[in-house]
Amino acid sequence: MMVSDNHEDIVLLAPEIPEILVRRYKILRKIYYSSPLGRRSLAAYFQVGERVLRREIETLREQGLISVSSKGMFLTASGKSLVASITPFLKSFLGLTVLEEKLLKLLKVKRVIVVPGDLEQDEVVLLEMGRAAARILRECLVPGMVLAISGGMSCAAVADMLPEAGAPQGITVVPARGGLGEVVDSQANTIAARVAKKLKASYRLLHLPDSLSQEALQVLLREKNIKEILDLINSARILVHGIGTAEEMARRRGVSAEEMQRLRDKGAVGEVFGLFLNSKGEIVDRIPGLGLYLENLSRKAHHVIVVAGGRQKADAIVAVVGNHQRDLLVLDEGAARRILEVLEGFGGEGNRDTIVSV
Amino acid sequence: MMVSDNHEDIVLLAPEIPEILVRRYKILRKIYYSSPLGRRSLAAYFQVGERVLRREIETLREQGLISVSSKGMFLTASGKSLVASITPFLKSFLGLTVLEEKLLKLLKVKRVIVVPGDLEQDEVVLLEMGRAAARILRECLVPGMVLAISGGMSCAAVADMLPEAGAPQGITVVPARGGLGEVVDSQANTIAARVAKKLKASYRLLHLPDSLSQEALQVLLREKNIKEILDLINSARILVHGIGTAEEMARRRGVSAEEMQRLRDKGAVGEVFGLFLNSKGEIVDRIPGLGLYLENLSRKAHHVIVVAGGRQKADAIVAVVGNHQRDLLVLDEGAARRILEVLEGFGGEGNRDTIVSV
DNA sequence: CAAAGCGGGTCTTTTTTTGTCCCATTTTTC
DNA sequence: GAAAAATGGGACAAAAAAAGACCCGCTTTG
Repeated sequence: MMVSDNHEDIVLLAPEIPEILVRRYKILRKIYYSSPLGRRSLAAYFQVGERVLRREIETLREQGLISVSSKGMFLTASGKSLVASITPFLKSFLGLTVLEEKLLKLLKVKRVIVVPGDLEQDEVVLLEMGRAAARILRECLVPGMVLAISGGMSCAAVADMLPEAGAPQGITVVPARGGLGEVVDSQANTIAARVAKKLKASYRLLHLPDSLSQEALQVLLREKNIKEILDLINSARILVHGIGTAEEMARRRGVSAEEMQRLRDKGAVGEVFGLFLNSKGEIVDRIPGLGLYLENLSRKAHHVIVVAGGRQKADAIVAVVGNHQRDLLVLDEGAARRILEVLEGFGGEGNRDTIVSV
Repeated sequence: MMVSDNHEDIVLLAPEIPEILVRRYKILRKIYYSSPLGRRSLAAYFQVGERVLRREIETLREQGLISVSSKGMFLTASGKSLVASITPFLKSFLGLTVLEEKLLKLLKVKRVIVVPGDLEQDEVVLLEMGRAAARILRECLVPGMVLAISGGMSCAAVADMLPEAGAPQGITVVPARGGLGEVVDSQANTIAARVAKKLKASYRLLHLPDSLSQEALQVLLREKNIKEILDLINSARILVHGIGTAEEMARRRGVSAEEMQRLRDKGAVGEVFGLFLNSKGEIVDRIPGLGLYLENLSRKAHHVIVVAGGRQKADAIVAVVGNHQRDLLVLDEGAARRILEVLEGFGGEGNRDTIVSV
């Protein structure tokens, strides 16, 4: 830690600078993803007064970073290029780069990317994470491979942000698991199809009714079509998946209160494509259904891209990932900082005031 | 110019940052050189209201950079280390590093150092320049060499800031010229003696009465003592000198109005150890006296360290230095920026508003 | 064509900043 | 050792900046 870092000096001399930079960066980023966007909408989004946001807008416009029209606000060319070029700097300035390195060592994974901001407070962070994950995904693609992707908002964002540029030939995209009852936009099937379209790849889907009995599943397994697609799923070389917390599952899908309590009793803290894990990463329960088997993941998968954000997900993330050299993590700042707290033993919620978060 | 520079992005996103940093840096630097220093004295120094300075002081104290006692304010250890470590960053941030490179090429000298700030507005800049020059001087020292140094405030600052640490053996310090009537602290003789003391070197002085006639000088030249020291001066391997403007000469020494007019008519813009130069660097007049001959400077001197600051000196500096690979320049930001304006043809005073100067 | 959303203007209120003192104390100076 | 000067800190009113809360005319959108 003898590396002399200018950033610390600057913050020491002018502690208000991180706040200023982060505030304006957030605004630019939001406009970037949501333009055209009005002044009032933006103020409501960040939950600040209309007038205070207006002042920021004025300076940003004076700097030529945004343009305003009757439709709303846009980023100028200069604004777009600034957002792009200042992001790596901000990451370093806010200590996210060292955070990435720490998590890399602590979790023993292949790669960690931390996106500035907290998903829980700023929704566009989801898109940023999706973009980052999409970039990594592209790097991992090899002709002829099978790519499995799970459901959830995070993976939907990956699909959204994936550019339509050309990709290696002969790729097949499949859902990691047959239909888990979600809204259609974040169902694994929908996402797999969208990803396939972006990559100009083929895809196979696995549509299943929700909440099937074990018997029904056994019957379905004997169907040739289903057997085929299941084999395909289990031969995936890349898996992209999000992470659910137990609470989230209960809320989003129709898990009853009693079932929820049973899960908690078993120690379930996180969920990945239908499997509930306890804090040690052991499977304690599963949603009935068909899809990826964990054993095959270990044997076949070369890359597992995990996308998750929000402070609340920290425990689940720790439970799910780690100790796998195949894992690539895309986190947001909120989750990443919280993970570090957890792993370093600071279980509490404190010590957050000194950190200026995006 | 395709080098992506974070600094420009930061300034684009938050144009108030340079002001903040520079303001606080100036305060810390002044306290560093003048502590203990009271709140009112400091406010008077920077010509700002007592209350506005107080607010800066409060934040600096909250940051643990300064401590206040009944004697006045001091830098804490943290404050001192900050000033030291943030200076190179600030130079880069304010564009002084690229300024140095530009001047290096334009003036074709060996080295250029630009110190943040303007001597005309902030006197401690003189000390900073002195320190920078002193550091360079130490690098140039070789055992047994003769070091000549001129008079003036700048060279006095060099002597002040020279650390007393050990130096090569057998060095002899001499004044570049025999007594030009100045206050004793900035006379070449005094400075030479002080430098010698700091370097633990020997020294020879050349005390002469002011305003001698040519005849008297000729007589003195035949004196063995004087001849000896003159030979010593003209064998100097290093010369440290400041630069005077014509106006300054007139003010500081007793040059009459008519004489001043005559100098101006001859095109004199700068003065170095008694020689008046026009804008082309040609000698147009000289103050009667004994000392260094310019021819010997070209033949013998390996290093000529020129120390000058303040926007007003720009023209004089351009006239005096340049095209000598032996020259090492120590400037302040005010002079340096002005020199660039002059050399690039922007003769006017404009375009200063966008630049935040220390 | 109407409703919603947009930027921009403008008013008052609130907060922050600044100017201007005074005071008790310490430090310096003579 | 006394007087003078300088120190930090407190206090308060004035000024300025920021923020809140509107309205208005316009464009866009459904």
